[in-house]
Amino acid sequence: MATELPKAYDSKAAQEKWLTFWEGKGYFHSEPDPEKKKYPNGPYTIVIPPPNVTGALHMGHALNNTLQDVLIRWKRMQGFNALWMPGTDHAGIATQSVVERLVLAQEKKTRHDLGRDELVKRIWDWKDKYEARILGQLREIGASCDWKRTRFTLDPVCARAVRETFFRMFRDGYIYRGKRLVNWDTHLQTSVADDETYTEDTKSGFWTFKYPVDGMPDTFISFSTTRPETMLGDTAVCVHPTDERYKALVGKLVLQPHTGRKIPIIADGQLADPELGTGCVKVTPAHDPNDYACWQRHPEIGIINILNPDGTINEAGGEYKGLDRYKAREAVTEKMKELGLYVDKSERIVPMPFSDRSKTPIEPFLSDQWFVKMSDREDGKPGLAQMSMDAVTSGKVKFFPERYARSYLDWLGEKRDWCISRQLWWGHRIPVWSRPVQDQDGYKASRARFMLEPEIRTAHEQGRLEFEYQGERASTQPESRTAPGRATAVVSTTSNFIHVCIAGDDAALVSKLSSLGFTQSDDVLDTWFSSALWPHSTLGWPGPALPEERADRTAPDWERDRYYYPTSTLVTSRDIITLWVARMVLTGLYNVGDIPFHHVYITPKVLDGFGEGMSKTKGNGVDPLDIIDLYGTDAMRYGMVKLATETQDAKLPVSNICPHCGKEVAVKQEHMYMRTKKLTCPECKKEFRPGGPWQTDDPDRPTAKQGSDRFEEGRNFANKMWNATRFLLMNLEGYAAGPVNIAELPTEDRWLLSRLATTTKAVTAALDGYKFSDVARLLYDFVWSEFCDWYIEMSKGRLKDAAARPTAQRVLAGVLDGILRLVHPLMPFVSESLWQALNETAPERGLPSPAKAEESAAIAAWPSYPDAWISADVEARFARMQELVRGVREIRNRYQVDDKTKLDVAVKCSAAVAAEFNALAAFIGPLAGIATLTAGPDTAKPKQAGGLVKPDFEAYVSLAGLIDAAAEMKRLEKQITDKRKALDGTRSKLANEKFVNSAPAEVVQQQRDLLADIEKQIATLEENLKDLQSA
RNA sequence: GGGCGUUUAACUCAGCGGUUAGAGUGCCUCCCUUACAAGGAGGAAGUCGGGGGUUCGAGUCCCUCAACGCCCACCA
Repeated sequence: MATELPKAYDSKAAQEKWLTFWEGKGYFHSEPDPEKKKYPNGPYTIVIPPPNVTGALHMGHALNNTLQDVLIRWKRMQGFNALWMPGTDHAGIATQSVVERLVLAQEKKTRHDLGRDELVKRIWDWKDKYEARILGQLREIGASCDWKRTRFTLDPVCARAVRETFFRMFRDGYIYRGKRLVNWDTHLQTSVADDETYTEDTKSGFWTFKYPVDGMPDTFISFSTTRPETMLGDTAVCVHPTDERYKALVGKLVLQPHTGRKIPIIADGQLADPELGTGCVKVTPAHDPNDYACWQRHPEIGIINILNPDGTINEAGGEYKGLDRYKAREAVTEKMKELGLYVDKSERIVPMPFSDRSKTPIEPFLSDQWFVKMSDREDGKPGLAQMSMDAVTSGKVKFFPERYARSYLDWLGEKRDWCISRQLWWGHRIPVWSRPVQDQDGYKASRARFMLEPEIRTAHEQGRLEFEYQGERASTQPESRTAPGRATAVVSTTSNFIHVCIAGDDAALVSKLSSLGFTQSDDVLDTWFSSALWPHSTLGWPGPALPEERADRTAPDWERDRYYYPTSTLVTSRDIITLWVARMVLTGLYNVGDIPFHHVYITPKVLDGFGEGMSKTKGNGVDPLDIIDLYGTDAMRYGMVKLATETQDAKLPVSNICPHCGKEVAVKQEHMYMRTKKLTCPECKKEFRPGGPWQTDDPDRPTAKQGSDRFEEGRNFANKMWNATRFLLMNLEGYAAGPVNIAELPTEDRWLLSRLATTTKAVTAALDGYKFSDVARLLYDFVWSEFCDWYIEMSKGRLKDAAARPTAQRVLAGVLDGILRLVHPLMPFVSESLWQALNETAPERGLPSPAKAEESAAIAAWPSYPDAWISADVEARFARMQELVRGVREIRNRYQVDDKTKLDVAVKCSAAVAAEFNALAAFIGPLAGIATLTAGPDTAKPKQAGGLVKPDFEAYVSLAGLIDAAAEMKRLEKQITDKRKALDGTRSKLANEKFVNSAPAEVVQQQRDLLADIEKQIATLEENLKDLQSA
């Protein structure tokens, strides 16, 4: 006799047990198999979107990684060589600022106090801790990653790929030095990222001035500004092209009085708004993002930087040089007053950007940065952006859902150059060494001298070293196109450099460069530069394996691991389609010459219960580990799969589980957003802190876990399968594996197998189309409604019948076997538990012929059943039987009948049931289990069992008084009215010639059948009503 | 400002041109029946956001209005 399972599924016990088991067996490790010896289907590869090492897993990760695991487990079962590459991302800004904040809070030190090396060391410590935590959490959700291949975007393998890519792009002229407006913190003298700034509404002056038009005495053009000092850097004034007031002035020059420069009046529809202010704006490209963009459209106007890094005016400001920008503001305004060019001043509230860290106002500041050129090439061939677009428009890379291809194409279509340098310390340092051009005769002489160095020349000849000089190499920089004559000088303190890039790590070359006065850039690369390489860098590109790779890892080796490239599917969220997906395609095509993945599946977004996105700053996150703890990992995964629908983002309302008494306390919106730090349980009146992503514990009160009933379905489903298996194991005594002949099976078996085959097909198709929610629904319906509610119930009688028992056992075991396979990708723990239990008692099972089951569900073959099993006829007949049984049950329930005679009367009075009953009378016989289905609560008592199967219709009418005749008549009348409505609708449809002519034949036939059906139903209802009335 | 999406039962969501619109949860009634009370059986509950249109036929397609959400740009 089989070991008996406990009564309920214990998710916690299963989780650790099977994780250890799977890992011990090495199921998740993949080795290339180019000869297709072991895996004729070839590889199926997913690279994980590497989570940041900044913190813990959140609900988005849970969703994203569950779906990846579903795919990878499914493909593994389908016989693909499945590889899921795990890893983490160093996430430059995010990680550095987290650690900086920590250091500041704990030691009151800034990064400058620590110094670069020390700060970087602290961040590595942080990374080691949080990487371990995140990977541990991933493992806990059941992620079947090939952990031996775990990578980090800063590890040597990835660093090598970064260096190689940078070098190649530099060599090929795709990487260039250019200028960009950054958020400048004049206090800390550093640039800050957009998300390290905040805007505050600030009271500010709003001045209006006028410039005299050159050559037209008494003609002025007036404009308004909140920053008068930037007039020193004006290079144009701008009006709207359709503005009649200024049309005649466009193309004329005006005098910039402080500097004496003459600047043009230009027309630009994007910058000037004729409705606003005077309709005319001053243009200061170096100190305003909009003006900067305008300059890019009109490069001939020139660009002038007037600020020093400390916020004082530089030499471009002439007599104002050295003044603080706010002092300069007053002085500049004063001068305009003196000249009679001041019009007026008002007060205005303007949003002003501030630096998070110094709390001082941000200055847009022109600085030198490195860029990747995205535009088309001068030789007419597609550039990087175009190549990446072509990969999608040609269909080589497909998006699911399709509409997201549009975001991708729109964004790449702008072909905006990619700024890849960041003024940070945490990241891949830019592999460029620079030195100012020292010689009077400029770059050419400088280069000639440089090339006289033997090491340098040799390295260059061998293609290990490349250098560039501003302006000589191909550049899209507008300044190189500045129109002669008109031009204001380009003022930059850093223009005249020789920049040298070397391939790979070459200590000798570096030291040579150093001796020649070259220093390496302080900047690091944009995080996305290294994550862009993720699909090929993690596979060891450009190869071969690095010697320093630890022995206990599988050292990635491009020669060998190229096998996995292109990867199969990328699963990610829509907000990084541009930042990440587009750039992976780009670098994949550029480095490898092939797309990085065939499919991109974009996941829905998990919203809070109030429809807003979850974020750390809002404090409305939900911890997946809370969910796992309360409902189990299988339930969490099922819930995630269920909400992964095609179009919808999903709201996830949560409640706080009181840590004292377990009462569920509803969450109000204000409880999130970190406003409410304390709640009182309405049940036990004790205090607790609401759940959420709190950084630390509150010593005074425990933190609630967050629950959500959206996970109950999955938990209950796991338990249902657990108990179905438990039932089977209790009834397997005498089980003998053997083939079944479908043609000889009773109706319910044929129905079940038809449903199993249909479901299997549908599930496989849904997975193929990334319709995850459908997968969950199909399985739930089949397992719960069809297998448990109907088939198992009907099998109970047969299991007691010695003749029918062996077949029933085989079908039960065979179908359960299929169910466990189908469910495994979604709910690996419960399915593995049951698989193992079943293996003990029925190791040989399967339909139509048994075979020895695999040792683990994780490597069991994905099922597929013959189409011939699918029988519309059997399914239709069974469906009518179900209707009948439901009808009987309804009567039984409605009248609470436990007496056969009374019940039979009630049945007669329920028209639908009576009609079905007659129609099915001939069919009921062979359904061995029907008695169980229609019996009441006391089935166990033999005298009642089966009492309803063959009703004696003649006896009813006279007994009608036993039921509530008035209520029943009312009900019947309502039913008749409803049916007549339906009848009218159908009739008018069929009377309509256009319908009959233009609708598909089967639809018309459907309507005819329906009409006949309704007519019959009405007739029966009316007859019953009459019977009832006369009784 | 541009783009995308959503609006169907009390809640969370399916349904995307053709029977009398579904599920889970919640609610009501009955039942601790030897797989499962994390369960079984049944029931009540919806003018499918408003308004137009296309069609023989519209939650389903088109237009429009409204509300909500997301992404991007921007706020002299």
